Amino acid sequence: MRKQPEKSQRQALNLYVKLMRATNRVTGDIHRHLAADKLTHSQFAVLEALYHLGPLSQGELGAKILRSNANLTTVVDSLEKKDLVRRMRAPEDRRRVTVTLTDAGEKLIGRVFPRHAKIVEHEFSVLSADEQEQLATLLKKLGKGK
Amino acid sequence: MRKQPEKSQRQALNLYVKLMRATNRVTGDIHRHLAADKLTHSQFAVLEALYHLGPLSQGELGAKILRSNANLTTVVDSLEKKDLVRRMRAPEDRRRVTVTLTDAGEKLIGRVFPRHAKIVEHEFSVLSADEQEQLATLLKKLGKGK
DNA sequence: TCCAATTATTTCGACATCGAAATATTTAAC
DNA sequence: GTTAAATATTTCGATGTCGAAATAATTGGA
Repeated sequence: MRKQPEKSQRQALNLYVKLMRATNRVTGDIHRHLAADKLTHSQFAVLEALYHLGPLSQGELGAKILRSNANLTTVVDSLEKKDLVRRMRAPEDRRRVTVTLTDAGEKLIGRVFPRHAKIVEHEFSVLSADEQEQLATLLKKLGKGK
Repeated sequence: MRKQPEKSQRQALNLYVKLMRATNRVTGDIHRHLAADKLTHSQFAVLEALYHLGPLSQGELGAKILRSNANLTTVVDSLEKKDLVRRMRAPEDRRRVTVTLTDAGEKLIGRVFPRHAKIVEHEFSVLSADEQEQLATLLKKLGKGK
């Protein structure tokens, strides 16, 4: 006997490749559409978070979009340069920087988000609603780890 | 009626977030382990491809590891600098560059790969064998797109 | 045979990202 | 109240990545 370990490793390695391929395809397609509006994934993700959740600190944004605090500075810098967001030191805790959408930012994300949603919907439309539910359950477990 | 489109978009958007979180966790953990041997994902992927498939051209490697040709130049550069691979113009078609493992490269990947396999196995061990099979099927569909 | 189109790699310029160190501010312990 | 530790952001230096243009080599007509 004693073949199990190898088999389970092979299965995991194949799964890893498939996870990468799937992610790669989905993010690649989304990237192309966001690039049409000169937005990176992170920039879009920040605008979207502010759009749906209201003003947030950079730390909160970083946690939300899975990027480092250092990177958040850069992302917010570039959004601020394009006048899509505004920075304000939080008066109740001056270590924090509260980021808010400008009118232009609100307008842009209001236009881009619905299209983004359609594209994501399309990406996953190779799977039935049931399959999507299954996938969600499995990915949730995987995302938590142990 | 007319609520379906919104629901299916919400499902897809949630799924997208879960896919990113799961991928992020898995690659993050793997990254930390590869970094211990001063290897990036791409460098490791190249070594691994050569190890299991034998000498390949850069174009073939790029397709394998899902990176651009431009990037392959850089990745192979750095592996060559560390004396882990060797470049040779293919004599039968001198446009192509054949990449081969050196003895040092073979030794390194022979040592690192088994550990990598164990880590990947561990990453996915939150899922049962059955669940992994399900996930593989779903990701395969998703990776192909339509 | 010669030339145009194709293919493989490299170079170039740009940018996203990270980790570590630096800075600013708040909180908690004494 | 003062000071040490914790927290939030920024700066710095480094690296991985891409797309487009440049270069080199091959192939398929005419």
